[in-house]
Amino acid sequence: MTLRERKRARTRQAIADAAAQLFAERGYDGTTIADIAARADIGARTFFSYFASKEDVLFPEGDQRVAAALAAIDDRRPGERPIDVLLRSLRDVNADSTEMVGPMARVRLELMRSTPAVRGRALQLQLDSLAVIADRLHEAYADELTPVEAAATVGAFVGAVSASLQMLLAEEGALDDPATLQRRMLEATTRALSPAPRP
Amino acid sequence: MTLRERKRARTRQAIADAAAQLFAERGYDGTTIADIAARADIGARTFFSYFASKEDVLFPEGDQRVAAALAAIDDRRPGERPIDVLLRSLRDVNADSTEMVGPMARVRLELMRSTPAVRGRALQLQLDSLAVIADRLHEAYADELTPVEAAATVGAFVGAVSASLQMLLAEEGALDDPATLQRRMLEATTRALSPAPRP
DNA sequence: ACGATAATTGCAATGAGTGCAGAATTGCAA
DNA sequence: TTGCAATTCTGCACTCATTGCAATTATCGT
Repeated sequence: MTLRERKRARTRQAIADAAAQLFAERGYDGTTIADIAARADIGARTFFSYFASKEDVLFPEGDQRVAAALAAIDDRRPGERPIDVLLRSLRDVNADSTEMVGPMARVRLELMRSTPAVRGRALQLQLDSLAVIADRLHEAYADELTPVEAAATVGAFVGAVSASLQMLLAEEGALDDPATLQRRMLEATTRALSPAPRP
Repeated sequence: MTLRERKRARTRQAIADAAAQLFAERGYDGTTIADIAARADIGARTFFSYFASKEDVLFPEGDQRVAAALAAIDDRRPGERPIDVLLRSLRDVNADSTEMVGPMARVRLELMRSTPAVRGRALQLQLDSLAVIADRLHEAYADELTPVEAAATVGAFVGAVSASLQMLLAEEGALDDPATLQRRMLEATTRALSPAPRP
């Protein structure tokens, strides 16, 4: 890795850290790009050569759940239903998750609850991920699922995950016990997607 | 209805119409609030006493699918599973839908595809609707579903609907045949949410 | 017709985001 | 090491959404 790349990565991290601190201190709306740039010790204009928007600074890394879903699809077992593959990926990622740990993640979850702009951006990213996963699912189950059905399946999965997460996060102090949070999310999601058969 | 109210409704409609025209002509980003206000013949400042933001002008009416879902929950039959209640609401609303008709709706769907800001806002509204429906579903099935499970169920439903819709809308000329579009969406959604039982 | 209430509007200000041009840095080859 | 090319950084000026404020105007209820 060249000096240029190292430096760039360091600056990117510095901006993300500065933003996380400031958002925690003064809230999202109470923090300006100028504030972030000042604390990261860069020109305000430079911020936009690292992140396209103020919301984006909250999502500096790709979503590891996407990677987990893709991996789960590739590792599918014979006869395993599409929806079960996706549910398995959720168990896998929960096992060693850093998704909800770290100061940035904490602030992000809090802001998703409180700030519409952040929630909107998160949903947007989610939708983009969804398309990627649906593509892969359709390839894997080309005989059984049309592209639209693959999208619907992934949509159901992602929708169930985020809706239950939303609900759980609305509870006060939910962030204090990430393990329980994830377990409850997994249970609700599984149950919603594997309903009891019709009587 | 008083003169005041009538006038207000008329102005609101004028703004929405002006916006729909302009968005169609020049695109979303190419249209400013000032443009809209000018065509609707109001002061630019006044726009914001009718709509909170530029995105909101695209969603002037409430989502009738929400109403349909609530009605379906209230009309549930004994033994009907929660997910089937929601699927039934989809069939009901498709029967007499005006959701995808009219110039505004057409423009809205096109902009949802092309403009991130609009898509984000649509998702945001969807999430809000989701909470309302989940509440009602939990009340109706208080014995069987926890609030989190109700949210997960509705999330799966809404996610499947919008993901399949997204995929269908990506096809060129999809908007030319709303009836087929809705039928295909219903089929994919139903299949995603009622998977074949495990072998 | 008259004071109370609500709506409209212009003005000024804040803050996000963008294009541009010049200065500073880094990479690479002679 | 030196010098040129590619890449980054930064300030400046500009557009636009959005908001607070205060003056003005329209509508309401009596």
